[in-house]
Amino acid sequence: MSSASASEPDTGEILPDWVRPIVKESLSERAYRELRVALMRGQLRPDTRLRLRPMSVRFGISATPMREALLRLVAEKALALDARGTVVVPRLTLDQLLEIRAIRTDLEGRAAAAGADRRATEVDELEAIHAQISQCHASRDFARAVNLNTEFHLALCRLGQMPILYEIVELLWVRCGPILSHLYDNGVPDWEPHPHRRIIDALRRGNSDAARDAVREDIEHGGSGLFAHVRA
Amino acid sequence: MSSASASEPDTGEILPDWVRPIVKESLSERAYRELRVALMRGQLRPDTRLRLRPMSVRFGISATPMREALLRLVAEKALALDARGTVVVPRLTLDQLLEIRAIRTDLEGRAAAAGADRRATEVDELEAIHAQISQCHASRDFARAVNLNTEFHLALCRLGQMPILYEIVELLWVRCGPILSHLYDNGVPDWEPHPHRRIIDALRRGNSDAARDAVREDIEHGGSGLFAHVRA
DNA sequence: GACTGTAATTTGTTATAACAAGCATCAGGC
DNA sequence: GCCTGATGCTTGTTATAACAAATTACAGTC
Repeated sequence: MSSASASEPDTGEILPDWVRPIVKESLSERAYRELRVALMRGQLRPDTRLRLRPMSVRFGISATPMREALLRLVAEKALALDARGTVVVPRLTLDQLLEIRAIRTDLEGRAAAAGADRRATEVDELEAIHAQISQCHASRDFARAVNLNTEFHLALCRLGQMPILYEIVELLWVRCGPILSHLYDNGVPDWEPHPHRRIIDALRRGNSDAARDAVREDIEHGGSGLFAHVRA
Repeated sequence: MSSASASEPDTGEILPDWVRPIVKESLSERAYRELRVALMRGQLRPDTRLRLRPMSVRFGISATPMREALLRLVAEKALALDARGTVVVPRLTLDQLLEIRAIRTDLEGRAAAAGADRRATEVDELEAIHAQISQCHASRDFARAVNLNTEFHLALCRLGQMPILYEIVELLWVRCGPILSHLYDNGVPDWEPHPHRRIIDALRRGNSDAARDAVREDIEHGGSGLFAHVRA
């Protein structure tokens, strides 16, 4: 047909850059993605129930793709099912929060170590994010600081060039999303130097062990404000 | 009502053991579970396409729950979607296999360390599994040895009492399922003592560092037979 | 024979309806 | 007042059909 086929077209001619595969995003995909960022941004409170039909009218789609989007997030443990089968925003338990921190220590630590021999320009992105975080702390804009902190850790993980690890860590952050807004409830710990800085410096020196240790310290000593919002 | 309610019934009477919550397993859940164990047991070869309607007739259910089961496994990355949107058994790349091993080193290592102060009876289960593995090696029953090896590692992870970590590790094993049957293609490495034994001994001594190291060695030096069946 | 255009089949996607189970509301009786 | 029972509504689950896109099969043409 006239449309560009994926497998080698007729001519050996090189295609212009603007010829790229059409991305067809299904309705369920769109709902899924929207809900996911809402979760990560802390816009859905724990114990909120996401009933199927009300949700589908809110998204302007039918029940089938809506159910698909919700169940996908349930499969990722970003959402949960209550006894009735209704989708609900889960409330982390203390044990779960501690476990997530332990796993993050291992995985983010490994990603940082793996990213220690990266080009300087890639570390610049981290530097820029941390600069914005400091700025937010100064101006007391904690809501934005929370999201930037998340972005810092995820960008750090991307540096490790380990897609599977990244995906796991991202899921852990999504699971913490609903309580992340309380990250700085206990105030901002005024450690000197900030662990983020120690991470960045270690990366620039190419010292993978130091990077791993700095990540561990950042995870272990931060986030104390979250403990007030977990169960048991 | 007449049915046993979950929250404390009228009387303070202790309920007999045989009174247990009714488990209503949906059709999609059943299909999901069946496909999952088939995957973990290596009964689905990479690149196999699982088309929606043929699958649903094979399971004797309609398209909706079938699609739900398939997409749930896709969400867990145990299955994948090709360009057309057809569900397909993924073929691991070399990078993915290496990454999975690295992640398993961290997580299974942590689980082993956390399980080092467990009751002796729980370690006995590991001992029993490993005994069966040795037996299978002796009798050249490699197909069973593969499944037992998987069970050994998962049982070890359960010892750590970290549900989130366990679930992540289990997913990694499911992803390797389709090529796991080739675990011993290069023969059984006749190391002495077997890393499993070192793991068990370390657990019995309550030495978490030794347990972690033994796990690392088991993961790093085992599974060389898999590399022949990954891409790139 | 190789290529091309068309028809038929199969594919994933979405909407809709039927179903059963659960919950809430409210009237009625003690 | 409090409990009981019925009714109606809302919930998740499943089946089915309509749709569009893509692939396949096949015949016609050069």
